[in-house]
Amino acid sequence: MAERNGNPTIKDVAKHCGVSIATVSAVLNRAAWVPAETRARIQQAIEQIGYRPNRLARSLKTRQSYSVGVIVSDITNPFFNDIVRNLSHVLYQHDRNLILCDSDHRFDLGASNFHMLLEKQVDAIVLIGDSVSAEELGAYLLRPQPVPVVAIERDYELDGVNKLLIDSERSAFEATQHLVEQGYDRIGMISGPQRGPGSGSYGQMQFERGYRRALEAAGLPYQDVLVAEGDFRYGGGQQAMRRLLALHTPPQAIFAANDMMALGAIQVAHEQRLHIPEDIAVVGYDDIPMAAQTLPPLTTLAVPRWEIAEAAADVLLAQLKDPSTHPPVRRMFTASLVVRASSVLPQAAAADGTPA
Amino acid sequence: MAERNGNPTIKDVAKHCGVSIATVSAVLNRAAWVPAETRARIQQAIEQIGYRPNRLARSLKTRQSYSVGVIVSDITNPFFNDIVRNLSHVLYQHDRNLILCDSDHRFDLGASNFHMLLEKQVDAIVLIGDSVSAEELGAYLLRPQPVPVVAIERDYELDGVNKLLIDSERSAFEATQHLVEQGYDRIGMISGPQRGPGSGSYGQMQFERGYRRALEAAGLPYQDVLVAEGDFRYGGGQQAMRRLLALHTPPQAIFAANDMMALGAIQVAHEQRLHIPEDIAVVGYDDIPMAAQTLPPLTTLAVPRWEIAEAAADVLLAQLKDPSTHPPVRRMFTASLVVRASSVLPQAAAADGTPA
DNA sequence: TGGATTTGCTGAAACGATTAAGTTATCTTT
DNA sequence: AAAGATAACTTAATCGTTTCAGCAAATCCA
Repeated sequence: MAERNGNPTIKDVAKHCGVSIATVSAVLNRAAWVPAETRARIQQAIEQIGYRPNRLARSLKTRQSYSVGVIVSDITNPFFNDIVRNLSHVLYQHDRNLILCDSDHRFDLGASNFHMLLEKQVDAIVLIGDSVSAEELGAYLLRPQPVPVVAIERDYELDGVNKLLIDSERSAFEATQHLVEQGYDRIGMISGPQRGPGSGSYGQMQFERGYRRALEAAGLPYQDVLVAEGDFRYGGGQQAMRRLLALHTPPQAIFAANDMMALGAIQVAHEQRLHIPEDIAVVGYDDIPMAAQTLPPLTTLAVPRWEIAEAAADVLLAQLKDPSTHPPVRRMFTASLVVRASSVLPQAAAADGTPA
Repeated sequence: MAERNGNPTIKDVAKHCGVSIATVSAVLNRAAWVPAETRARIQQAIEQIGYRPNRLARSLKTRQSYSVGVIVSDITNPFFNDIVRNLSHVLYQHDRNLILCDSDHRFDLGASNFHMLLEKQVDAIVLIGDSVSAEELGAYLLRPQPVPVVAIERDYELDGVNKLLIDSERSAFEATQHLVEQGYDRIGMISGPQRGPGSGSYGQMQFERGYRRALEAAGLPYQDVLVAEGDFRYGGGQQAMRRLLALHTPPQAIFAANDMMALGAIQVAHEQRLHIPEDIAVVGYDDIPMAAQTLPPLTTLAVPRWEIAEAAADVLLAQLKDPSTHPPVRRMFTASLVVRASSVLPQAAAADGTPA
């Protein structure tokens, strides 16, 4: 009666109801022609037998795997794993799964993952961070019918790939401008890594450009020594801060390229008995949950992560449905400044806070 | 000549070489009987056409999908995403992929993901944290031939599921004992959530048990008021710490159930002008990267995350190969105490540090 | 009443691989 | 030289679905 070996199949259901497998399939796919009575009978048999369709077989036939490949250069990065999380939720709502690969910042691994995903017939690919080299991706896109690809936080110079970027230049500009407005005129920056893993990620040069532009706009000089290289981690932020504070005339304000480094910088400031923001102001970037609760609370830029994940899913699904009418997009998202105590002098805050 | 529609298939390769698809398949699967000359000819055709096998089709036939389903209650949790990362690397080494679902602490989502994964014919399932209810999992395991399941950080009372646990009782015992040895006798604890999401995760009761046992062993009384409930986040640690410090006679030392809360607690201590560890000592749990670099560096317990991920993969692969000879395991991992400055009084450290 | 249409269903060919069971041609062995 | 073994393939079934073309019976229309 039942299956001899593995799970029950559509055949078992069909036999059990005395219909053909085509009819069962019609019920599964909600074909209109099946009368309610038959439909109910088959549904019941499905329940009873505990039948679940084999999606592999379905995918083979329909040429849609209903899974999306995701390659992320480091899932441990809070920004990236939040994106992955959001992405997984959005995709879930569209009955799709996410096959996750962590490329560990290595292009060889990334390339290998990329092809593995294609062999698994993913419907689309999402690249987060610096996971796949431009050459590899470029070569793939030359193929007759590549799957939709969206890159997050990486500005490939390739047509045919969707890019979702955060306007880091603008972010850096706003952060710096905010510090200028607060009256600081010696403003330093803790950047991300300038070369090696992570440096290919979109933000780096943009950050510096925005920072420079804001200084220029304020008539302040750009000074090389005020830019210290970090590694996006807490420890890197500390080291960079130590270098900056050791300068002959250290900066009075710091813009860090992410919150983790900003927190490291704050810790070093505390260590050296400096008060924030009186002695030195700090602005971060990311708005991680901790940022609101540190001492002092951290001024930072909030990135619209949910929107980015949603946009990624939207673009992919649209292109899957009809590639011809949905050309690749390049969308820029803007982070919004969240002003907290780490960059606003108490008296200034009071002056701003009370209506004139 | 080439494909008319999608990707080239094994048929295209066969036609191109004037052999049957069986021969091409034999080359792909490294069958011994194919002579070197033929093999080379076919390999070359594969290169030239750019053929890549369709793993979906392969899986359908071989009944091995070469993917492992992972459901995690919150990928944003640093402990969990590190496990996922490690798992993805171990699986990669065995030519397997990871289909990731984030259940967002919701059992309904978890259940839905669970079945979706099964329909996708995953070879095995990894459950991380509190992602799938015991009922759901139990019901599945009654089926004729369930896939191997390993649960990380969740002690299901079910045979047939592999459990990888961290000996939280022992960890809490060691942490508390360590504080006792440092001379503190009023030791408080910041626990995880006692009910609701997260409370089903293995550690909770165990933590308290270990804490209690260590107090007993030292002849110290257990006091309800010294245990404050947190939520595993920085902010929760701060709140718990504020409650503890507001006590009539506050604790002199704190064990927090994770590092994030410990850092929150430290911040509150600083805010109240308390010195660590002179006024109050703090021990965390997790050994996140930041812990080594905070002010002061945080004493904590390091969890063998890589080992756990490796064990998960090992168990799964072994059971896939031969289920009969590999009964479900329940393995306990132990965290190791990493002593840093947040719990050791300077003079004590000096006394310990200099040889007698 | 008789042809056209609709309703409800079935048969069989895909999808792209693997694989057991055949089929030659060539090489040993006696 | 006949029988058997081996090497180098091919044929065709199969995995579990979807889907299209077909088909009988019922219903409709004039």
